[in-house]
Amino acid sequence: MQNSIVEKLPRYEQVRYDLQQKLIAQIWGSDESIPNEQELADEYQVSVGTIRKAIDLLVADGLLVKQQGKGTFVRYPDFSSSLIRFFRYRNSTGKQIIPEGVVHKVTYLENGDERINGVMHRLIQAPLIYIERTREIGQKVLVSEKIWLPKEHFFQLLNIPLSNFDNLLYPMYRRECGQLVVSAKEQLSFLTNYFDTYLPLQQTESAVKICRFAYGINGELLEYRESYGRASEFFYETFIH
Amino acid sequence: MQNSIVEKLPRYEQVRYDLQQKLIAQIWGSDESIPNEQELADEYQVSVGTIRKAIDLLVADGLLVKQQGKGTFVRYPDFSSSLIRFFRYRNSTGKQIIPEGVVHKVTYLENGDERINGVMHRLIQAPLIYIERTREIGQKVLVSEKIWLPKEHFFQLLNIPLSNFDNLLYPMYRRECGQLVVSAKEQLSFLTNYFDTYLPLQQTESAVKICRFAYGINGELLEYRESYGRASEFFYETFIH
DNA sequence: AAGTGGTCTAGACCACAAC
DNA sequence: TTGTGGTCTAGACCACTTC
Repeated sequence: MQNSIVEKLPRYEQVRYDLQQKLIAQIWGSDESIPNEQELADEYQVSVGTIRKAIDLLVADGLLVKQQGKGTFVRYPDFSSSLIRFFRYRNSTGKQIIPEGVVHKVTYLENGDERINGVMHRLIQAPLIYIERTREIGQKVLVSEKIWLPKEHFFQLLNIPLSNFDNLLYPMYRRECGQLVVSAKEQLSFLTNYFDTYLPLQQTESAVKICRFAYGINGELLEYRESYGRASEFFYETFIH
Repeated sequence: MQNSIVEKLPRYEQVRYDLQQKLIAQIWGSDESIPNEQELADEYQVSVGTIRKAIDLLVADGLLVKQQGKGTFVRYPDFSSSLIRFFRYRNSTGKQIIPEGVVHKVTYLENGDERINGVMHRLIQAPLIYIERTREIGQKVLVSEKIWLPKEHFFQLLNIPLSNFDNLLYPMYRRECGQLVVSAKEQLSFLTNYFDTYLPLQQTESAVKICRFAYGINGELLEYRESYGRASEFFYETFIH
């Protein structure tokens, strides 16, 4: 709270910021209730209304959920609206299947990558970690992913054996590296003549390319990811407003 | 306010609903200031805080904007995030060009259309208005659109000559039919072998199909629209969270 | 100086959940 | 019954805009 950065901000923004820091530091576990509004009001020496406003902001951010009569709970974002979840796959009974994430390669690019550091707005030679990953159903590759991470935030991943990588990466980022992804930008385009080691396409087959920029709680870019899949298998739904 | 539908709702929801109705009825013009918070509090016989909460909801909905020191203003949604605005077209200098909407046909389907009434969850034979429209740059067709509207809400359009249709349809819906579109759902998929009278594609060319369901302020379905464009010209960007 | 929205308080009472 | 968040009030003072 005594941070000079936040000194001129409204009290509810200061409270919000402090609660946010505690959420990153995992003071409270997932799906665990945080202190009630009166306790927080006493702790921060503000009125309950001010606490409510701070909490409402974090709820709007998807970091907290409120349940009347029970309490306010931690809820880390799940990216359920991510485009890459929209590749349609169903089993023989018509049910949607959730693909398995498989990490094939994790390497350290000491001198970075010019193109990638460019799109990430970093210094050309800034070191990167590079990951190749697929999403599969059975043995069939649904999506091929190339992932680049700033080495300074994710060096811990280099010591983890491939077989120990989780199905989902974002919870791993948080657990192993203390990096919490809370928002992202995704760009979708359509490619012809795409070749990928992991994703065999017919000569005439088209691909969907999704570029994702994933951001941390303070808006810093944590990850750049390119995902490729079959255009014919893609179906995307979005809500405007 | 004395509407039975809203009797059990919180005061701020009742106020919100009433203000919403006034916005639809165009009590205040676009970009005109609505009464200040104290005046509204007096009018509705609630405290200023309750008025603020109602207004904040309408701001979150994109129907109002607040400006400190000036007032609160009407701001009808503009659908700037619509997928179909993401067909990439640039002129020779690299600037993005805004396509022109051209209405080619407006017809009355007295007995509806089985497939369309199905996806719109209406009775199979419910009457529809059908519109064919393109979005063009110069003489080049960028997007071909098929639009279906419930006849009961849009019959006024049948009396308007094609040449009098505006570049944008939603402001027309509001002006001519009193129907305000505030939200939408869009579904994107890729097609091969698509044929369209207005959009000539090469034999091997792929198309993007966007199905839009547009909703009114009370959540009722006002429009179903299918838009088709060239896959190679499509670029979509979205923000998650 | 006057008017607007922005922040903040210190309470009251209600509705829901758990024991 | 107790504790939680949900609603609502009636003010105070601040910050920005306009005149």
